[in-house]
Amino acid sequence: MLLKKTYALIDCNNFYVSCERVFDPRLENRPVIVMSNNDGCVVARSDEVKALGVAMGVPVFKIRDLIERHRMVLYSSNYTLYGDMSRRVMKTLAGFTPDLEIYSIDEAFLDLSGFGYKNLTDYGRVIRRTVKRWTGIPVSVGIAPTKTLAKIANHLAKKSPKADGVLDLTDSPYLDHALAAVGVKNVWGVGPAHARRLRKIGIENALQLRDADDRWVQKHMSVVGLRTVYELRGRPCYDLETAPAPQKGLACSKSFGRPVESLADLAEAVALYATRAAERLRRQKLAAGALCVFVMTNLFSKKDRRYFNSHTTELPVATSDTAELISYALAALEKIYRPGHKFKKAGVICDQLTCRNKIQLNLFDPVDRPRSRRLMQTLDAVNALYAPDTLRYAAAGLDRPWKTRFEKRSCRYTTNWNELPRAKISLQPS
DNA sequence: TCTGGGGTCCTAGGACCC
DNA sequence: TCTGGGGTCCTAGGACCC
Repeated sequence: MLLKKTYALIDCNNFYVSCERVFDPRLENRPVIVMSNNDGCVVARSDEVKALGVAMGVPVFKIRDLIERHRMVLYSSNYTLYGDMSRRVMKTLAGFTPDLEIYSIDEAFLDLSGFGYKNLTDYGRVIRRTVKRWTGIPVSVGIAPTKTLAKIANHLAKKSPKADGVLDLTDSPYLDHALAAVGVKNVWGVGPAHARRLRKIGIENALQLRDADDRWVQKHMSVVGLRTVYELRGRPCYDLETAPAPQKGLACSKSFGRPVESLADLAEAVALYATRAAERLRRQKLAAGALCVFVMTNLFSKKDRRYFNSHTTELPVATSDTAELISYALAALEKIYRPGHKFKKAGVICDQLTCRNKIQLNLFDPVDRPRSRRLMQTLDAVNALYAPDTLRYAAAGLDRPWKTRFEKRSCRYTTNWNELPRAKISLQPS
């Protein structure tokens, strides 16, 4: 007899907005938006903004009127801050159980199987209260016998005022009722394409999906869809992944602040992205066996000609050396560059990642590997000691007129001594 | 004027081999 | 007249996640 499983999903509410609010309490109860890179899209919304009908991912320029009318507060994304706040939240959660899976920047699964708690809802409340007190971030807690059901419990915990942020669906007499209240597109694993297809055959909510025909699901949604259905029935298909699987690819790409036409500007951008990719490879002790470079024009533009192209280079020896990756990247760029286009985005993708210590050497390798490694270690050490980019390759440019916009970024309150928050205290007689 | 970035997995179909 | 069958590997594309 298998022991019954119990999973909790802890999800930070409006995470990026909540991070901004921790350091500026005046934002409480006000409509707040955090924008994507380049200040392009809406990626986080406060409840006030959601109530006004602003959807996730809409372009900011399309809701300018709404923003002004409701005096919404806008922020550029500040990933340094969000990353550090995430670490604090996860560290707090780790205090509750060693069986923790950090699922994303703002979500974690906890395995509560066999904890023997009589009242899991109370335990959820303790978690919620502790995270709020220690980090300032509000979270919701969903508890259930599978991860997919825990996701649903969490979704409802956020929406229902009665739940007050915590919902336990294990052995719940209201389970069917709860599933019927969740639209099929809100089920974990069902995206827009499958939701459309399901709706066509009359499946609108999670309850109907749970009771769907297995063969139909397998045929149209593959085994992945079938697992989702099993999980809705309470049969776990996904266990906690406490040790993350080794990464397979690593991408570095960004839209430009303004269109780029010359090969010289494009080359600077590609060299910079190759630099960033190399830094991330080294930080994770990885090396890339292949390198792909792509460029593209604005795919939304109706008046300009569209162009997309990419080129992949198989590297003779897997590497994380910045200079080497830059030189391959620039050679690839020359192959795919076409003059006369307004480029909007470029990127570098590293593939066939291997652990740095398991690199297959090549007899005819022209590079002095030990020397390259020492050089990169020195470069990283200098940049860590002083500031990022203190030492850098000239190919990546200095002015970078094409660089991504971040016009409304808040301070890096928790990771930079020069940007610590200031508090003013006035003592008044009581 | 203005539309993000970084990942994973599965499947079908072609290439290739014997 | 009549032109195999079955296995493996790789890749592109499509779906999903945050």
